Amino acid sequence: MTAAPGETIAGTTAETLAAAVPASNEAVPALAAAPTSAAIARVMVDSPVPQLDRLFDYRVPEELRGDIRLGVRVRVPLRSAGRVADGYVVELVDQGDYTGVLSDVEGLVSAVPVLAPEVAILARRAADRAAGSAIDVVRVAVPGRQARVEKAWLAADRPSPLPRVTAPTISGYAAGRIESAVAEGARLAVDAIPTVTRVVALPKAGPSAQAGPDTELGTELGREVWVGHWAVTMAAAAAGCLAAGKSAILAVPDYRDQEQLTSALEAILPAERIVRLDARQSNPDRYRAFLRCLDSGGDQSSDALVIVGNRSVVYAPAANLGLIAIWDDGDPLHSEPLAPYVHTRDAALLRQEQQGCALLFVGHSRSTEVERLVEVGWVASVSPAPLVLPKVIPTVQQSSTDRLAAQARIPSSAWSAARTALESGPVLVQVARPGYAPRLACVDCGQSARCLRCEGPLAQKSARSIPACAWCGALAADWRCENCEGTRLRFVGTGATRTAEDLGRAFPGVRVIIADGERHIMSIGPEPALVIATRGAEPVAAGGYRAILLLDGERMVARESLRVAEDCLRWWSNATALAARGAPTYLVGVGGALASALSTWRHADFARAELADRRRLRFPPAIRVATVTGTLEAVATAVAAATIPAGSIPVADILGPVDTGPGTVRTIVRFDYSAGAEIASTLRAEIIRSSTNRRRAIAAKGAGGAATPNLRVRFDDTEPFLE
DNA sequence: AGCACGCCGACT
DNA sequence: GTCGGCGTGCTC
Repeated sequence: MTAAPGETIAGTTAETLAAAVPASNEAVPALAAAPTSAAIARVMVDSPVPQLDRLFDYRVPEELRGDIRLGVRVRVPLRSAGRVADGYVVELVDQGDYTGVLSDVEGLVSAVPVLAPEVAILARRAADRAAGSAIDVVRVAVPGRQARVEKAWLAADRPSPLPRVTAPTISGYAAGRIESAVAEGARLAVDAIPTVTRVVALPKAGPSAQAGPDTELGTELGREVWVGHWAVTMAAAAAGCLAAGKSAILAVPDYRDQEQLTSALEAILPAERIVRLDARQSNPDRYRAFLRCLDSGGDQSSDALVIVGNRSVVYAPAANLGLIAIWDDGDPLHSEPLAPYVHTRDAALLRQEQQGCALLFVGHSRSTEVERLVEVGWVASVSPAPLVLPKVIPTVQQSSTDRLAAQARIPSSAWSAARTALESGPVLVQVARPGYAPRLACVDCGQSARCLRCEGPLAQKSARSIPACAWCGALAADWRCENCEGTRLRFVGTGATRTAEDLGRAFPGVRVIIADGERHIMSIGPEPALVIATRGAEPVAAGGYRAILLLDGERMVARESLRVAEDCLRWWSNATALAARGAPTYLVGVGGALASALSTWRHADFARAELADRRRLRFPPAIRVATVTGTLEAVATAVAAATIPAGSIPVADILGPVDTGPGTVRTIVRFDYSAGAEIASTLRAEIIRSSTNRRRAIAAKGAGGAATPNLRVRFDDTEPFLE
């Protein structure tokens, strides 16, 4: 089965825009580009106002002809608004289609062409799909200018070709399967191999920066690091891409994944070939890295780079792009919190189509979104060959005979496995929550304790600390129960710190390590230790953990979200993959489909069943949704406009409206993927229309202060769907 | 956003 | 007679 990409995936067509700019993968050398002789610059204006989300034509004055290139930042007048705005030159033409009198480009902000043509197209398409502004996407894509960094970059000479790249073979899959997919620009969902691997990350490249992962040379000069096998797979795929002269973009959800991936890359690639581009960098570092990416845009295939970073890295400039690979696309960190909320996965799908590069979704578990793409035939599924199955043992909670085991909520079978494993190496215990006691309650009446100031829940960070509010941080020193006037508190639930304390007592003499959101521990050695980690914060152990205990499963499953099952399986799978070969993982207190999905390691089957459920309920991602919020009137008009189909088949249904505040409502529109483009453009038109009327609404609401638009639209947000 | 254009009440 | 109220519309 083949899906029509425009309808099934992107929901937009970019033909009109694509025709106006250089074709995809055509060389757009950063500095080699000839300055324009063109008379007219078409500019994307940097303004949050939706009605300015289109190109404006400006005359290029003679004195700027030598500087204005495609992608440079300029200052342009908006005369009717009586001000100058920043913008990007997106097209250069001799003849514009605007018939009125043109203003002049007022000045050049910088000579660096920061908005690569392929990124401008991508921003437009991504914005169209999300009923948002292209400039909002560009703000995510292009880091802020740093004048000093830019000056250094412009002054630097970049003559010598980068060191050569030799790609290692990708092991653990059918021979050549992933390599050929990368070469052909195919789209794959790759089941990662659930083990850890040792790599030798080379230090800053010497003249002979070319060594395999296990060479003696590497061992002597390099740093030995254990990483998830997925990182080695992704790095090897990227190296293959580079060897073929094309750049690769690798997107990971967070810094700990990035650390592993970088180590895997450093083991097989010269340092000059690797660019890190992520949100944790300082502004100058980030801009410096971004400018390095621009250097890879030349027609010199020897300039190809691998660009590693978090979600916004999918927009990195890379004209000769051969691969986008996304690790763990189900992680919520891949979801962009800034308008128009374009998910990394969706941006990558659009970019893959646009530039014809390969696209890999690599993960231990499978998101329902990727499963849908597999089912419609847009993405092919690849599993390890031979299969690698971790040893997972689900244990329904049972009262342990051992008092200490019971205290630590651990069934006896898991308890004795942990005891044995601790003789030879580290044991991982995954818990749901950080701190000591995540909640507190009144001893006398049992009601959960609330902050006297803000009504937030009270929690305790360590055994001896004073209880404090989880929301406002206020110490609850003089707490008194609102219900019964009681003054004594008791613990409810167990956090990582308390689990660590309990286990430390049970295994005297064993080193206990806590890893959570505050205590960042990336990796640990092979020595025996009890590692208590909150989900997602598990360090990688050298050689893998000798046993893994997944506690608090019941609590995790109880979370209210459409994605609970998917999320739990993802958390557990990612931890399970840190086990040594053959080492047991105990899933405590959870049975049923989730437990069997983890123990059989049949993630595709689980995702298929999950997606089938969503299809039955018409929940995302089986269908798409648009959350429309704003004033009653604006929402009603917009929803009506969006759901009257131009054709005759009703493709959308409506949930709501529900009140979300004084005079504001929320309505959810559900529709098939095939209706996405039309609904997005209709809603976009409504946003623009209502934006011109906004003063009326604000005046009606009185001096509210915050300038809330009276219509907001967000696509594919699953938050409102609770089961 | 910000500014100009435009059509109705109390002022020198 | 007109100064200015802010509703409406536009920004190349």
